[in-house]
Amino acid sequence: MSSIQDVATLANVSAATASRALSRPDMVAQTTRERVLNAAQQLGYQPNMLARSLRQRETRTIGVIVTDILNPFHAMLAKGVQDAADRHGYTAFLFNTDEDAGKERRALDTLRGHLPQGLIVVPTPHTHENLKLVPNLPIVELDRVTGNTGVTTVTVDNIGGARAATAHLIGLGHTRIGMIVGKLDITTAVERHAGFRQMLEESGQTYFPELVLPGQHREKDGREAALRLLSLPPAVRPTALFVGNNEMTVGAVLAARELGLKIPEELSIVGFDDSRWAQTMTPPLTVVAQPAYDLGVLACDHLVTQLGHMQSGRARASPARVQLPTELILRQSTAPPACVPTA
Amino acid sequence: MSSIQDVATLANVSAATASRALSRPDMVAQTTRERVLNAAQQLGYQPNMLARSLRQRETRTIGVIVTDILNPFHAMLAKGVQDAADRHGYTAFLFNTDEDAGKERRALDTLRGHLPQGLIVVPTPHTHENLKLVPNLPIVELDRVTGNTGVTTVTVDNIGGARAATAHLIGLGHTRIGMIVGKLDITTAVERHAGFRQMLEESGQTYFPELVLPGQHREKDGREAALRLLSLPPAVRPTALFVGNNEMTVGAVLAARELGLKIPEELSIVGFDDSRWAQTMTPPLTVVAQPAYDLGVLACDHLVTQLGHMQSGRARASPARVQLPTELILRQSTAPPACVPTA
DNA sequence: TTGAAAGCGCTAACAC
DNA sequence: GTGTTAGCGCTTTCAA
Repeated sequence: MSSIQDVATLANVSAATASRALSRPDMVAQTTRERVLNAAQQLGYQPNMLARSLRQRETRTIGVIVTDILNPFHAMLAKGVQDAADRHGYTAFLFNTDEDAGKERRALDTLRGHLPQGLIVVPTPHTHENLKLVPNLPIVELDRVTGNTGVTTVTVDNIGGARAATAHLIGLGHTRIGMIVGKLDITTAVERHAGFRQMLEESGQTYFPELVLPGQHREKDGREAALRLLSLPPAVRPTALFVGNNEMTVGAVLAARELGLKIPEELSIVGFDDSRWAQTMTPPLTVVAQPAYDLGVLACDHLVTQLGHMQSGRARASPARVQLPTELILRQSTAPPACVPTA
Repeated sequence: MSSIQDVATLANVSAATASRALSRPDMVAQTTRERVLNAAQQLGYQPNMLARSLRQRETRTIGVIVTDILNPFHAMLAKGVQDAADRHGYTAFLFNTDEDAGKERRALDTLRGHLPQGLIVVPTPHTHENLKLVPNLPIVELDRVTGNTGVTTVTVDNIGGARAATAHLIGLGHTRIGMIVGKLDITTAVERHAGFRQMLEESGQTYFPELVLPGQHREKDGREAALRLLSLPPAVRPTALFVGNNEMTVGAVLAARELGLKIPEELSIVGFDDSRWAQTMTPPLTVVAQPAYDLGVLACDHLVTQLGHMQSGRARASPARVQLPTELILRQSTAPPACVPTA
């Protein structure tokens, strides 16, 4: 690995001049610049970021913490962030926590040692506490929200999405609609539940608490919850299910299959978050789709903007609250209930 | 951010001693050590990796380059690598290239600036060339292979997997078996194709070149290829399809649906690489499953071992050729052909 | 067992 | 326009 000193020597200039020629071309004479550039090229010179960052006290690096990289939604978030970071000349360090407080803490510590200039995080219930490990770090919360004030958040309109899904089911004539909701310590779950309930009540429908079951976001939780709901006596069994995330939706569909319930004839299902899986299963699922890639991009754009403000010494911009709309995609997993109850 | 100097001052020792107390506890008096540890804790001291790496000329960092983080197979590889790296005390930098030579080059340049000690890469056809950007970097090739000698490779037994899939179809009585293969500039595609052909010929079956169509690994390529194969006149149309990767398998299934072909009654399909999607679609797909997570872990383990050898000055270990078995998972997308041709 | 000093590669301040 | 010098935070000689 050749250093800038090597380049300088080869170009017959001092290291300082070589440095300038490479990073501030206009501070250097035309001919000198050319000689340095040549030398650099010839040696395949690549600046040592460790040294540069150490000196400049800025790494042009951001951290990204996601809770489940195997979930296509999160993979898409991460990709959006990384693409955007790249465009802005930043490098993104990606960490995965599996929703685990300890892993998150370790990720933050590792990150801290590398002096990222900002952090984009999909928060868990522990994040609020864990973030004390990285004081003064500009943060953008992505997809979910901790309640931290002074932090930019980039989320989706979960309430609106849930309302749309619920309205759709109501419009089809369902009166006993169940919901499988995530753990209520996560804001997306809370909001989706709220939207569901709101829409039921605004439409003059009854909200049946016993038809709302929480899960831990995993497929098996979705399956178990669905199994319980769908095993209720026919008179009270829900004829439609709104499921709060993509993983649990898989489980709910599997449960319906196990019980031999035909979708959508005997059971309508709406999932939250679209996926390849939702599109290609039989029948294709009606879902509330989220612009995952754009969420990632926006989170990064906002973070970078904020970093720019800080650097140029301007007052810290007030934290943004970005919210993107969802889209209800009608496919074939929803239909009017088999036997419409007498009105 | 407090520095080691702050810790030292607080503990009434020199920076050197503080450093030793933290990284070489046994070189320091018991009581001194305790004072330093206390001070560090009190200040929430976290060593600055940039400075440390610069000084030690070793970053305890590895690069990971994957071609499509949105592909669950690659996400799983990445996760395996990251988990293993973490266990070994290394930090993994993940990059995504979308199979694009330019992105790969940029990723390598960025990586180089951060001085990783090794690289795990899922190679593309350009990788061989691009790797010249990082001379002397220990490399492990993952999933695919460039033909670089002197490089450790961690792959799956693609030939064996393809043979098993083909044997299964032959065993069911299929005599016109088509294959949708990836671009033949990628070793996995070449090997899967070879296994397919081998098994046909060993079984005394005819290998029909016109039933083998290449694709670019994407869903739409799979769909188009399948559309062409399945639109052949009934007499020559394949009754079974072996598809070379997971994305293209999705496309093939969609094509069959578009043409109204029932799976498995009118068309058997075997995919390469399992996925959630393959498990939950109707019918669930018979696939050649790959131990993606383990591949990632092994790649990292081997890389780290190699790094250890280098550091301890031992002769560089000869490059390993790790190959993991695949597993044919029988589900419901394969069945005997509708009308068995007279033998 | 500890401290002083040097230096990893780079760039910014300050000469000239 | 260019060179000299200093120093980012850390670890590692080398002395004491």
